[in-house]
Amino acid sequence: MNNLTLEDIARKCGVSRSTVSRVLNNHPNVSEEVRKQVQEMIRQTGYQPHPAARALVSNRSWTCGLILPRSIDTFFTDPYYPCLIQGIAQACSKQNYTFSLFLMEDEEDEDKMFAQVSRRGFMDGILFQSYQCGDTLIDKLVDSGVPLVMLGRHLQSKNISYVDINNIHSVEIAIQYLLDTGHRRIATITGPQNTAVGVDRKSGYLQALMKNNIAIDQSLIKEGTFTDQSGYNSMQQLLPAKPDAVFAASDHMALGAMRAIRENGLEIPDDISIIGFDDFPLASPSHPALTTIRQPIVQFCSEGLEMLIDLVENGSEPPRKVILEAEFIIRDSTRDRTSMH
Amino acid sequence: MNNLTLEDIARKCGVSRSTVSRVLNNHPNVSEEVRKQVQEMIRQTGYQPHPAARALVSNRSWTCGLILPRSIDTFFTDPYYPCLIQGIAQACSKQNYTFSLFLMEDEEDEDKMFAQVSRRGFMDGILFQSYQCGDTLIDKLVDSGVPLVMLGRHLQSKNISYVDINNIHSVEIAIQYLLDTGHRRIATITGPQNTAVGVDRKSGYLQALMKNNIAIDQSLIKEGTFTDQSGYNSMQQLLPAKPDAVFAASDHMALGAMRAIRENGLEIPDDISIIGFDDFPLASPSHPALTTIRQPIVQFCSEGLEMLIDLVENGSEPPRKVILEAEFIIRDSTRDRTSMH
DNA sequence: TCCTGTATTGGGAGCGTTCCCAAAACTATA
DNA sequence: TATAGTTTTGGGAACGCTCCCAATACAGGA
Repeated sequence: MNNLTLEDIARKCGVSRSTVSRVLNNHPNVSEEVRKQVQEMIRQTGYQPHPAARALVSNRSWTCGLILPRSIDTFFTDPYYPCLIQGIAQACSKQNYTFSLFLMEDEEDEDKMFAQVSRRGFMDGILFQSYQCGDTLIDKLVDSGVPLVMLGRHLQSKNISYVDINNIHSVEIAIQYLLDTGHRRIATITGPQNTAVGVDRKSGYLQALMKNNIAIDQSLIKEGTFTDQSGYNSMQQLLPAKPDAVFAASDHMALGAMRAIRENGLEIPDDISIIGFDDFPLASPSHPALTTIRQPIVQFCSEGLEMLIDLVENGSEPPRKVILEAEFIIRDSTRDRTSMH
Repeated sequence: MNNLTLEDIARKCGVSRSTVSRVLNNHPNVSEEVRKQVQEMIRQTGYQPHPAARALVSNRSWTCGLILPRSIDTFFTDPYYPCLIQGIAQACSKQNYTFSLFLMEDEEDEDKMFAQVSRRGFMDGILFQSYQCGDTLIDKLVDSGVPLVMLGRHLQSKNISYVDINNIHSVEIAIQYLLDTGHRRIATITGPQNTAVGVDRKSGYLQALMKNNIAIDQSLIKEGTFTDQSGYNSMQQLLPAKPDAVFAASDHMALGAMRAIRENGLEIPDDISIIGFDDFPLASPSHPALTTIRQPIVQFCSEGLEMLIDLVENGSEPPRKVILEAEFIIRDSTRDRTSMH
């Protein structure tokens, strides 16, 4: 194990502790010659500064926490959480941050987690997945003054910094594409309406139809829970309304819907076009390959972490907001109906 | 933010720093009266000791790392990794440990990760998911002296402490069940043969057949990659050999196999019985509900962490080993063929 | 009452850094 | 060559804890 200290390196180089510290932290006012020599010694010995000592004096831990709700039923089956976790892990690695993960079971856990997470000098900041419950935890975290970034906007405006995808606009583009390619009875399977993504993606659907002066037909709208099974169930309910296209608010629900469509003897995209949302690994290998809206998840995560670091270094006021654009990807589950009569 | 120190609490109680520290760490030799008073003050003020200061002096961080390979294609679609992550998170929370996650892209990342992870006083210990690559990292970690526990045995014996599932034995039980219920042409879709789980689950299959003096038919054995798609492909190759039962080394592959069976116009379990392995959330809601072997994942994770803490506190010699039993769960994808003629 | 032993308490030192200020070394100018 | 200014360097103090040892309080026995 590496037991060297700053002082050891200093002694080996015949300089003082302070000089080595300056080299380590890229401070100016070190002669080029000494800097080179110290760097070489650090390289040779594999010296690494002691993180706790650093954290103690600088009040920064170079660690960030990600809090996720664990109880929701999509945690294990939807690739969203693994993708998010990977994205944050990757961003942390790039920024030389340590990534600590907190999974929250239910509201009872909140107190315990709050105590852990708000401990001074423990976490530099917290990334928080926006979701319906856990609001009391959010309020307590805000009060405690820990830098906090929401991944996805919060349903109620909370004056908290956040990163989000431009859900409304990207869905509008997708729906407009369906309209332009001759679809007239466009259905949607929405996400839960107590989540911001659920609400926003539905808004995009509604706004696109309204802009084109198409009456909203409630029998073409069903609410799902982002699971495959809810996509399947919702689609079963939508089929009697004879849609010629379906926009599902997640790929997972789209896959479930495709199952329902096929089981009813209909063809995709010949009878019904289908569009998903996410473009996570399961979208492209499906049959037919799913037309979908790609979440820029890697960028989303790295923007989130960068925002958090900004808050840590420059204070939380005023709250920052970043909205990322999503990319519409046309594959084989949609079909241009204008060319056939 | 909580800015109290030990000394503040001491002053408020009219005692010394040392006494408060003793109360905090449950040391004896504090009078009951003083202990009560200090505990009450700690409760009232919500004081939390500074983790970095603690770590600096005690050389323990109460943080453990989990290293997972990120490149494998099952990371996002198979519930195994989310389940493992949740299990470790839960175990850490129970032990008041902080859980840091490291996802390793490829062998290039190893150096960087090694530097991070082996830093003295940073991680108390490391949990490592056993897998084919990354061996140089394992060797370096062992050399560095960081307490290390493998989740699942390593293919080569490495003299490292580990927790594992009794894969061989539990598969034997499942295959014996198939034999006892009148199946004669039992096929298997194995996991990759460069992983210990892949090898062990295949061994269980082979041993069960040999104990019953049934000749091994290579046309009934296909190697998969634990993905749904590989289960589907392997099943397509197995069908010409006319199996009356299939054991898939993961639920995910079992689901893919079921798809292939149905697409070929066969019924489950009437034509072919199928058994999976894992019993993660996707097994029970499948149609028909999947007969499978349940991994005790929660226990697996908590045993792993407890072993790690044991290593931290009592040294790594001799290496510890714990083997957990898995539970065979009979649902509707298997059928007793002895009652029909 | 005094002495000895044990239970409790207090304070110093130290963990390995960073930050600050003063000292030293060097440079340029008069 | 002396002086002022700048660059470079060194060492003290502090961060908030734990550990150790010495000091104090309180017993009980002679």
